[in-house]
Amino acid sequence: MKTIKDVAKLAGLGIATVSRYVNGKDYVSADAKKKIELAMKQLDFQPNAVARSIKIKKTNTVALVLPNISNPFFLELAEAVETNLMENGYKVILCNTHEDERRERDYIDMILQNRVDGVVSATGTYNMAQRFKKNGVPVVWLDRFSGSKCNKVVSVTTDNYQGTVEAVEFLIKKGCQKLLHLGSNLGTMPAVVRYEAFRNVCAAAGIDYSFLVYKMLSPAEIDLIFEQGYDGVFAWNDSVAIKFMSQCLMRGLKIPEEIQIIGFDDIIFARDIYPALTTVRQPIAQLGQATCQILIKMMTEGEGEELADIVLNNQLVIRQTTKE
Amino acid sequence: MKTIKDVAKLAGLGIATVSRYVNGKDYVSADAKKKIELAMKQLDFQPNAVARSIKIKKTNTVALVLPNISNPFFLELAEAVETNLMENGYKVILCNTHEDERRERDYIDMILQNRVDGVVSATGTYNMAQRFKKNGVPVVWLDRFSGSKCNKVVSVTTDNYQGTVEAVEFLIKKGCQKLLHLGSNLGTMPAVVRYEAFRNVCAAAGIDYSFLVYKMLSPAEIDLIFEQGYDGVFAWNDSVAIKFMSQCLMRGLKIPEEIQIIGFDDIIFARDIYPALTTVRQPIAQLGQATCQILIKMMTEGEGEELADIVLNNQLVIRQTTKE
DNA sequence: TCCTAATAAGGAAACGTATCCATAACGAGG
DNA sequence: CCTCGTTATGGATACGTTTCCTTATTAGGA
Repeated sequence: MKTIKDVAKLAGLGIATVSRYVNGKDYVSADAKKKIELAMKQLDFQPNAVARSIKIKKTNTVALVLPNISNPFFLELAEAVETNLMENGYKVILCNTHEDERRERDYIDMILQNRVDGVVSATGTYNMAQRFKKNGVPVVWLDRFSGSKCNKVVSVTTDNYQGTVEAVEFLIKKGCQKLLHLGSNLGTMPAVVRYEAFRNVCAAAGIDYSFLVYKMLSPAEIDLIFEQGYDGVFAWNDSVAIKFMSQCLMRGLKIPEEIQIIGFDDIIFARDIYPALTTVRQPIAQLGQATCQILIKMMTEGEGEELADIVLNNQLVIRQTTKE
Repeated sequence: MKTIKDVAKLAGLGIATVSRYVNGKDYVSADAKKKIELAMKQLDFQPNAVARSIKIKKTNTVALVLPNISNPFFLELAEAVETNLMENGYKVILCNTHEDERRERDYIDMILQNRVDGVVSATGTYNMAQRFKKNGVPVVWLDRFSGSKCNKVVSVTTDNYQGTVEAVEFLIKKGCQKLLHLGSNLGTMPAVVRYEAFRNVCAAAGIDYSFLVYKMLSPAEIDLIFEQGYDGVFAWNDSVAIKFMSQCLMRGLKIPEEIQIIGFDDIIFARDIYPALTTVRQPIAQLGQATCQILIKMMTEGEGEELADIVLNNQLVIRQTTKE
């Protein structure tokens, strides 16, 4: 590929002048401008961002670390973040850890070696944050976090507790007597908080409740669940809710007459299936926007020591899996 | 961050020696190795990949261009590609064009400027391929393409025609008399081929059929569809199939007794909803693997002129939205 | 003892850019 | 006529690596 030198030679000018033109600063005469534009077009010149980065010590790159993108929620989050970042001139490199420790370590090294300007992580791993901080790389934790105040990392999350309370109270208000929480076996923040909120609300209302990790259950085990006669289910995310829903329907259970279900996230399919899923909507677009805004600030103005914890509100979206 | 110079100084050696150690080539004495390892650990040294790239003229980066990741199919594809690439030491930068031309142009420039080693594109835009080829950047088109032979770009796709034929013939075999194809308004290759195959099969069987772009329809327009009394639907992808399914269920139509539905892709939710969707499965993992394999070959061995068109087979997965 | 090959290490150039600094032309103001 | 600020340009250096080339040491074979 062509370099700035080729352009300079063809335009009959020095490389410094061409560089100034490309960056649009300092003096360049109208005459020189024309010559350079022509030469650039003739050579299909593209300034080498790699060389530029090494000089200005800025790569205009951020790493987006996700635990697994097979969850549509993270996908939508990724999309929101990528769009925002791109519009601000940053490129994003995708790091999908698959919830795997070795992979995560590899990614951390890779990210450090590539001198990204910042990191958005939805994994909430303590070691990772430490490692980046130590090397002066701004990090913001998205959606998952394990208590930012003590770890000193900026975070953007939603109010999982409040969202869950709304959902569970709604189930109770709609007459549920025996509640089931379909949770996650991962000790990540949002899952833990949602379980805690679920438990507290149930206990306060004196409602019978259970907790279950709904993942890789055998048909026999699933049968067992249905023998319990739950009339209300709060799932820790929509994917799980949808899976459970189809088990209900398959067994001929009427939703919401016999069993009511609420999910979490409001992924696209929550609206598109039948019956449409009542769920706690996380404001994905705002999550993405807030994350990028704060990260960009950290990358350009330097990391202010004033740590922010942005917490957005969730909203219960009532559809057809709960009674009117 | 620390540089190789810092390491050299601390270890009491020259930078050339450190560089050789880091790259693991040429002679480095056991004594020197120890000193360097110690110094590296003390400084938490991470070799600067940017500086390295500019010297060796290789970034170990590939751009993954997607039209929109809100379609779960592309997401799963992205995941497969990213995983494969990562395991081979490449990082991927995510380019989500949102099917938007301006954005696509911006991305092309960005990709060129960042001197990526290769591009995987699922947009199948002619101009883009030309632009990359002209600059000597290997490209492989994934899933979407518009006739690779004439455009001279390597492609990895599935046999959309065969997959569709299987699906439509299955519907007819199961007794459908009046078929509807829910298609795409985008003139992209897979959509076009699927429609063509649908038409041909229907025509050959002498079956009544219609075509419809199912997107942003008003409730009144949807009502109109149902007045037509279709008893079989072939949707160009699973998302559309699922949306249509819930319209059927909402109207009390029995699936598959009164109306049978087949989708395309076999996204995760096809299996998780009720009734589970009969669909044409695209072998996503193999798509990703084949794509990476061929791209890596192009990146390392140079672009052989022997253009490949890899076409994988689709498989009809029979579930509950078609009759037994 | 001398020559050669293998091992080891460092100096210096180069990758493509941004930027500091020097230089120059030129009008304006004294 | 001199000085000065503005506009315009290019040479040289630096960013952090890799790698070529040179030099030094050592061991082994003749």
